[in-house]
Amino acid sequence: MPKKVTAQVTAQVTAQEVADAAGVSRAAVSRTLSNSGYVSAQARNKVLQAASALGYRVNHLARGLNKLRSDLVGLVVADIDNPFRSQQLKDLSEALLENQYRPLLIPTTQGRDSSQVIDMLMRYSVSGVIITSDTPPAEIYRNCIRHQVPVVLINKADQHPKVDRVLCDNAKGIALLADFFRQAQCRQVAVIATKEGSYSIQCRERLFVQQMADLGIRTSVIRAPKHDYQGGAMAALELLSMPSLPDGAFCTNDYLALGLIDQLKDKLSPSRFRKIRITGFDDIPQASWLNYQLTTIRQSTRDLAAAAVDLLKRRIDDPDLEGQTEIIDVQLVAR
Amino acid sequence: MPKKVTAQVTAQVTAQEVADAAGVSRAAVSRTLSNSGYVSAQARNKVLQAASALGYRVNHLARGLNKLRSDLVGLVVADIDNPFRSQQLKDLSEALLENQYRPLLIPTTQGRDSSQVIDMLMRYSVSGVIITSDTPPAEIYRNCIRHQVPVVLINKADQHPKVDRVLCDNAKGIALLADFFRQAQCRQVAVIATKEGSYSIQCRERLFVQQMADLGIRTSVIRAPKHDYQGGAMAALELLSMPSLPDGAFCTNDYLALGLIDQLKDKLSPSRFRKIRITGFDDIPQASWLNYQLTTIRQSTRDLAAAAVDLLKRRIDDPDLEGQTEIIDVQLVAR
DNA sequence: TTGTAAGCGTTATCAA
DNA sequence: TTGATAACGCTTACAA
Repeated sequence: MPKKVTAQVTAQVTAQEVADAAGVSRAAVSRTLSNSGYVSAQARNKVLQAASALGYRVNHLARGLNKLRSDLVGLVVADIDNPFRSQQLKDLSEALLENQYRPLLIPTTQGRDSSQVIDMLMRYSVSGVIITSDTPPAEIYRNCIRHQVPVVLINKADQHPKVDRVLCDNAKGIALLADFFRQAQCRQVAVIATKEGSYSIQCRERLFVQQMADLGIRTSVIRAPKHDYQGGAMAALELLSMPSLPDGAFCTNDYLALGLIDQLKDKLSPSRFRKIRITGFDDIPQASWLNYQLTTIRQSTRDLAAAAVDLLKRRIDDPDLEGQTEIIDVQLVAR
Repeated sequence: MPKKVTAQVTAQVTAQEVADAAGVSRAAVSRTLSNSGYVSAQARNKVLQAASALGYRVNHLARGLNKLRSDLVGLVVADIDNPFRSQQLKDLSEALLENQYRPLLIPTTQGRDSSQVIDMLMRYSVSGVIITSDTPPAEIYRNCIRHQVPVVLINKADQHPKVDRVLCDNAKGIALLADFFRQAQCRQVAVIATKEGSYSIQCRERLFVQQMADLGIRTSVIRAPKHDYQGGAMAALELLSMPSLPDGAFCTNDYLALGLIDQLKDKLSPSRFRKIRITGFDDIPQASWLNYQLTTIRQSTRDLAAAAVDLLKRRIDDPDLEGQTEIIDVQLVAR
């Protein structure tokens, strides 16, 4: 009599116990709870009832082991503290949860060896990976692909036939900003970029300089050491030392703009400060703060997250899909 | 001939393959790689060599299934976008990684049913849970304890004989601030708290009011609708409508202070603004920005994270430990 | 439509 | 010190 009602110490309810309670086989329980295969309505009901009565929860470790794929999704993120990134992280993790995936958070720093990251991902048989990290993620996604793990890149230049990408519409955003500077009748606009820019930063700098040239507006590029508040503040000092003060400043992201604004306000009289039109990109929460009132380009991190998870899901269902690129719409927020 | 060298499709290397290559049993491989049980130096070396040659990685799903405990740790966080929280999240996830745990990120919102959270945690046999969420986490941690899952609470009031807590030293911080206002010879200090405060907010409000009373300084409490920038801005309006303008304002956290400052600067002349001493609590990055230069109390999120993970580790090793409370030191940052 | 049984990759037990 | 072997809890052919 192979009746094995091992009363677990951990009070962990197993599919077998549910099966026993419902008077069906363990297989029927599995079929019911994973919505696969044939189950009669009657059996189904009995299972569902027994399951909820016993407080049964599918063990995802076991399921993952069996299917060779867990529903964990690696979330490779750098610079978590950075207003734009933390927004993104929030929306991404929520989008994953809504789609029955679970975010396995992997913070990366410049220093950390990327092979460790790959290791972690593989050890958990993640069913996908979303990368927003700035560090060249090539090594990471190549390895993922070797292991048949779907990858989605967010705001990255890298192209690969088997990875999907989500990009915000930098071209449209820059066009809107260029038009803004044109309407404001600016003559000379400083472009605040960074020494080692991320894809977005570089792309925006290039597009902007080009468009301004088309409009016959002069630009001069200032490269801050880092793309954050301090970087913006330092760029401001450089801007102030220019032979003639520009009447416009385009910061390749909002974070830079905040530092720039504060530094300029600190060093210039209110009237001279007001003569400089400043814009950013991203529309982080701070851009709307009273002290900044920054004109910028909004890219919805929610849409971004939704698109990323959607692409991931599609590729999980069909791993042989061609790599797609989804462009997220942007709007001008004039303040 | 039970030779089973199933060349995996996914190129997933198994312990069996390593064992075969090393000419030992699967058990020996396991013992070597988990540092448990007896293995001769010779066998050990052969295993290690074969493992690295084949690129073997322990399957943590299988390990977790077997041990009834994964090395995943639930990170229950609310309000990810919020400068202080995202710092905390960053440091926590890094601390977990350093200790060979993996953060399973679980964002919570006021609305979300906490039973879903518990579900997720249980389904993955997490070996612990760290909660920083503001929503009353009682239901979550009670369930965790029922399932023998160690819990660490960060900056939460809740007491329970089996959960550990990490708290920042609010009492010391408030004492430092009280002294600051005394030295500045303030007569009337506004206290900016919130309607439904988190533990920290409430605790700070109470302590501060009490200490100021001891020093004979008048206080009046203003409750903002939310503890964020907007909340601070709204509190400022209320402050401005007071019969006599206070000469000090203590914000129960920095985030509120930023909104307060901006709103006051906007509505008051520079000279009148300067007459009000403003302080915050937490020392978020923005506190040091040029526009704010906020005097505040620094609590190190790194220390906090380190303490939390340490407590967790200890309790995982010995689940029957009494609940401990670790207090994190704070300093005054005068700006 | 159902149940049996064979894995999934580990670790733990126990006899050798 | 070693190596079978039995779990861990689930999914899924396959047979009934």
